[in-house]
Amino acid sequence: MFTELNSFFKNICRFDDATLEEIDKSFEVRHFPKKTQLLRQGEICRFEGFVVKGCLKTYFLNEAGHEVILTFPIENWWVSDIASFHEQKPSRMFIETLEDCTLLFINPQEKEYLLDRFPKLERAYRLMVQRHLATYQERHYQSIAMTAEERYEAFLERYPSIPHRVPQHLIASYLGVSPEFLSRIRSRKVK
Amino acid sequence: MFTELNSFFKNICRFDDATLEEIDKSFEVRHFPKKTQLLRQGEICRFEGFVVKGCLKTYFLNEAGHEVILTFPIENWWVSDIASFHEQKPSRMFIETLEDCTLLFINPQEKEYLLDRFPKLERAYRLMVQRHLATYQERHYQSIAMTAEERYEAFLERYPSIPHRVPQHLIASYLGVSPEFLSRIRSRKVK
DNA sequence: CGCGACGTTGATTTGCCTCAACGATTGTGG
DNA sequence: CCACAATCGTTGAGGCAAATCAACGTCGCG
Repeated sequence: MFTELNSFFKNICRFDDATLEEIDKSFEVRHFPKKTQLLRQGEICRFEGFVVKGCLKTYFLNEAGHEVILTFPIENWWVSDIASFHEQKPSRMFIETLEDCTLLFINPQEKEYLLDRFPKLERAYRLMVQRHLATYQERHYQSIAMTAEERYEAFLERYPSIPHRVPQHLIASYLGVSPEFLSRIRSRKVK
Repeated sequence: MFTELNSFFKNICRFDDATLEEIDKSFEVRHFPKKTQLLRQGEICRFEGFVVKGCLKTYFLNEAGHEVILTFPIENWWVSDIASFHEQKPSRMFIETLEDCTLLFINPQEKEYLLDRFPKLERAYRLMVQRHLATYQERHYQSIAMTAEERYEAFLERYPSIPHRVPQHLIASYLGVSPEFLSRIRSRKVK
């Protein structure tokens, strides 16, 4: 029984326990050691993963070959390239574990089957996508309306646990600044 | 009969004509003159609008009181604050017409009713949200990985019709640069 | 006509990047 | 268990992209 995943669906759709158990059957528990690549640019994303334990990064490579971090999925978040997964087209994204991870994987066929069998699930997935959307909207606003220093403050407030788990230069990439500059921001703050 | 809206649903769900007509009944045709505010910061968004005709802007205000443009919804796009609409919580967003507009509005209760009656519609809406998500993801990447000039080129390519319809300083705001700087980019290009 | 909205141009400033050098810490093979 | 490499964070110097401030020309419109 996948307690955390059940909670996710239960909160949204009020399924009974028997249904939740049925849903569980479409997911597969997968363990990945740190630094495993789950998706590479050019591949088609064949999973949606629910993070039971661990921390990952999703990122693009820019022309200079540098990582541009999009998200740090952690416990109780979903990780996938949603567009690639649904349209079965090549992804531009990389997904990689930063820690040893336990994920619940579902593949496109199983998801199709689930949605067919439990149409109410569409709602849960729509909400999942909506949350991702709200996240990106907020970050877009921040990237235009706030300085790097303010974005860093906002990040600390919203994801207090991540700075302890993730190297600083990856956080710099997430914030859209150079590692050197994030270091300077932090040293200014100490005063 | 709302031809464009029907196409949107039909492409995704293959409804028959009788069903499409049923769906139409939940939408209301609304006309708005230019410069009408449909949503203000602090209000709860009570509509999802399908743009039949016209052009709008969605934006935030930053601390300095300047507009930060998020999108320019035009024909065959949806306009709403999705998060505010679904969770019935106050929005941080403004929505305003830039031209005289014809929209098809649906309110939360009607949408609830529709989804209850035609669960397959959940899929259409999920896809709508996914498209918005993909858009924001792309813009986020652009804002970090590309210069203002490259973003402007990408904008022209993707939305060739908008520059003719929208004042230049709003496009600057959309791109995240000052009006002066967009002017300089354009003058450099002429050479 | 006169006003406001809009776009352009110049001068100056600033936020952030790049390059480079240097400690500190962690990891790994011998 | 040590030696050495790799990874990571910090600091300094210099440079560039883009913001800000200010002035001015143009157009549409009441």
